[in-house]
Amino acid sequence: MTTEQFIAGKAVEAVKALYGADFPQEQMQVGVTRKDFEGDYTLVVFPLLKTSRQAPAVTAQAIGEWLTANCPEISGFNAVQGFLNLSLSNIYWRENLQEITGNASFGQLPATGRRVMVEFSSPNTNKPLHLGHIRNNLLGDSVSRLLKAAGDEVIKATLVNDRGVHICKSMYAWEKLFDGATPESTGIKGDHLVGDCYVAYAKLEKEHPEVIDDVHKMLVQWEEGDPQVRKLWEMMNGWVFDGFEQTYKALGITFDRTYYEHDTYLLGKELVQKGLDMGVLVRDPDGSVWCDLTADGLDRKLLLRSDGTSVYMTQDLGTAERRFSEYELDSHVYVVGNEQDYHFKALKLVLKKLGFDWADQIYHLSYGMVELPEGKMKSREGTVVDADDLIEKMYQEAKATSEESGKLDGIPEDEKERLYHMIGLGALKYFILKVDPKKTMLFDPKESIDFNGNTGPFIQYTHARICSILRKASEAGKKAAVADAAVLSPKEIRLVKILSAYPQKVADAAAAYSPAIVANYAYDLAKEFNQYYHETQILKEPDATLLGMRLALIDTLAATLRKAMNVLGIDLPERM
RNA sequence: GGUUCCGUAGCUCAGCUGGAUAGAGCAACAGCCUUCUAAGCUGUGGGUCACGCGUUCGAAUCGCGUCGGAAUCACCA
Repeated sequence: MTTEQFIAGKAVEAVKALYGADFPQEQMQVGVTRKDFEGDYTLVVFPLLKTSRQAPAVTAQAIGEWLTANCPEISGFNAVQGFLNLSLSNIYWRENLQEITGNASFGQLPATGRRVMVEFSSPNTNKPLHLGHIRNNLLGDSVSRLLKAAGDEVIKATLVNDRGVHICKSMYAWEKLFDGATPESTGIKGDHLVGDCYVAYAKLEKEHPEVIDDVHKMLVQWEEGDPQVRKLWEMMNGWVFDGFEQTYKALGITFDRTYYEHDTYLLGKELVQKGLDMGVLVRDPDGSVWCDLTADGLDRKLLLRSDGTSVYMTQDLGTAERRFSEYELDSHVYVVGNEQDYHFKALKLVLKKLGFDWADQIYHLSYGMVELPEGKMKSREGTVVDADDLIEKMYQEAKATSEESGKLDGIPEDEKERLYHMIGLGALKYFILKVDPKKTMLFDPKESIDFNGNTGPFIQYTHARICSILRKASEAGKKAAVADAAVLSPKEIRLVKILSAYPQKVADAAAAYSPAIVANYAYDLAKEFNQYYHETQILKEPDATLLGMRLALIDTLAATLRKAMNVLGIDLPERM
């Protein structure tokens, strides 16, 4: 139970006692008191006026008096117009801290029994990953972690688009122009080499538009299983997979299940037949099959081409059906850019028409594009921010900053390397994840990602600071413990207040599929600690009870920071 | 043109299930390192929450409209 709920419950009792009426607890408005006013939580009494039939100030005064008289946890109040500011007793906060400190699974919400598949990344195998993919990957990974923290069972899945005309283009260019070049022979990472082929093809096609016919021939040969074409396809896909694998590893991302489009692209045709039998789909005279969504405000949607081949939508229908039945999913989250909003709307509607009630359990986590100062990234204009380059740049930045500070002097080289990666990646991940997923965000390559202020390294640094104090305390034989006699300062109460809000933040973030809520929470917590740090000498405290309480407090703070940042997939160092 | 999303400080973003005087960071300026890590802390300046109307005791938040931006409406994926 959160403190807000606790107070709301007490307020219900107060209204009952004072006015003899049952006021629904859900409608009680309790919030954290603004910092210019005295108090911890504020009850807004305006909604109660119809019940009390008295002026706001009078009602607030009456409820405040009742609460302080009848609830030992509530130690004081002041009423400003319709706002009843309540102070909770020191004992309440101390007990709160004791509860959190002793609870290793704090922040892990109880199991919901829901099984959820989260599909993300889903790259094409004709070019290397770029910044847009990074946002997709980080969001998918983080939302998976978030849902787990909120009690769901999560299966992380990806669908690799490894077939189609795009990969044939790269294959064609490689055969014609690359003289047998391999990642080994050139030293170029596989996905980049294939990407180079794709670029070379684009140039070639511009000069000789007729080559597209050869590419289409290649695609047909692929579909027929031509051994030569298949061999080339497997080889080049292999290069790309190896390259992607490295990038995923550098990002710290894994999947529980990988689907390949060459396995799934034929799925869905039976469903279309079923739809025709049910009469919810129509076949045009030319043989193409459509679903009429005009009644739902969309258009007619193609499901089978006139030659009987399937389109993207067709296989999405098939894979969704297969996944829901295979894994007995309760829900399926697709992490896909908002440019496909229309597609997912249509997908859900078609599934619904086919009689699948679980269509309502599909959630399209529609995220905004990452834009550059000059607008969208365009591969043709060479403005694409390459994922590998960016990760490397962040690492270099972290290394330079660390070396300049000299704080890592004297620790082993491999440990330093580990920290540079941790910090560089932390900066990148936080930069992406702190923004509300659904919003378009901006990345300026000229200004490198900051390490100061509201950033990943700031939170990592705060954690390292706490660890440093705890190390020194441990060396001095000081023990962390919250004794019943411990009295908390106002700043410490603020920290406990923020700490205790963490489980609710996880719940809110999961409900909104927004890691940004957790990111901003972690920042608030870290910022609050830094202020506390500057005004309180923790280790110098002579009183053993106070010292023990403070050590327990900052230990819990560090643990909660780790939990919150773990949801974002960011590791926190013990020194930096 | 239809549909959807977005518009908050010079810049990047919080706040949006209606609550008090709209918050951070960056950038600028002024301070704080013989005291637990200065990747930090403190302070100053910076706002017509795009605009208008409406609902309400109360609107950045909800509704309608206008302006501006983006996406989408393929026998592409």
